[in-house]
Amino acid sequence: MTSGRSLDSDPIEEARRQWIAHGWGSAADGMAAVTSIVRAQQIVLQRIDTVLRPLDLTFARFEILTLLSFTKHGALPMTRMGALLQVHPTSVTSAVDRLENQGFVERIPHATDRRAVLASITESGRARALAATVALNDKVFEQLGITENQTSTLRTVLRALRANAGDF
Amino acid sequence: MTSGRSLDSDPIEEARRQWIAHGWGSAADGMAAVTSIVRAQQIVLQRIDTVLRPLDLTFARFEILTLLSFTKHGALPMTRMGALLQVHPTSVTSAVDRLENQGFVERIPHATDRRAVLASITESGRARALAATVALNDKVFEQLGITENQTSTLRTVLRALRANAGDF
DNA sequence: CACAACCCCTTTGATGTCCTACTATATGAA
DNA sequence: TTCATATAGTAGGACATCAAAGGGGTTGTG
Repeated sequence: MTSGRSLDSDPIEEARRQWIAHGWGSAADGMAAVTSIVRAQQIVLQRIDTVLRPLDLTFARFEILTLLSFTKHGALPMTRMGALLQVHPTSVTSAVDRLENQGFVERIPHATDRRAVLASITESGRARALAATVALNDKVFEQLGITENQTSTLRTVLRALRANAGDF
Repeated sequence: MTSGRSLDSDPIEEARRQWIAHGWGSAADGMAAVTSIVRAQQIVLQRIDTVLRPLDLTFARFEILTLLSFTKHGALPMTRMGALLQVHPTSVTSAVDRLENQGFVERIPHATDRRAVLASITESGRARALAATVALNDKVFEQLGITENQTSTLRTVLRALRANAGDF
């Protein structure tokens, strides 16, 4: 668990009040929004990890498996995956290392570019990815604890934030 | 940097389409919302780290310093901080280790409970916390790239999510 | 064609977070 | 009082991320 004793009031709203009390009112809402994002990410990632642990996966490795299972041939160059999943190249390398040890992915040479390496999903990788998807859909994605409208609003606002950050 | 080549379309919306195409429509919006949260957190945390790096702070250490500077005596038990900041006790230990090495915090024994340790902010800690707050307010919190209304909406929706997760 | 510039991936090392397990101290019920 | 139980903090390990550097490969320009 992450916290010791339970809290009576929302610590983020409390921090926001402090911000205002210290004369930083113009930044208080942004601060509270950022802190909320950070905390929300902790919450959902913790739920995800709890669901994935029995399947010997992390969220990063799950994303790679799912991405590969969506492609036509079940294989992609490492760099391409990094770009699509928006993670650091080093993270791709280490995640694929682990997936390869688990037998969920194989590294195969690129047909025409000898610098490149393709990560190719195996049959057991596909099976594990499917099991993980079913579990996550059931236990996390369909149970966020907010309404459909709120979920939709969240997507819209965060897409604006991401777009503004040059994400796509 | 995190990605190699730039993307033409939003990878999260693309994943959502894939989810629907595979018959997981009922979970697609939740999946997209979760992925958006994860990505938004990456974006804001990256900005925060960029601002804090010249000040030799991370976001976790900044939060501890700020929390301490808000308290009456500038000191709190480790566990209390973990609860307020909603992070793991071991994370508090390691962050305070670093802050102590940097001279921003001191560990002092609790007056009545010999198990407990107080983290107490130093003068240089206060000065650094203030500098960091000014920089973050100016370069991150006031420039999220979304409207005031969207910022407010975000806070509201994420508060619902957090409340539903038993956060407070 | 030759060579400079660029790209793909990996290795290494530093940070940070969380988890499990452990020691020391405090508390409460018998 | 005494002992079971709970709490405060820390140590060690797993995993992920990033930055920097290096070994090939490829590409475009002269």
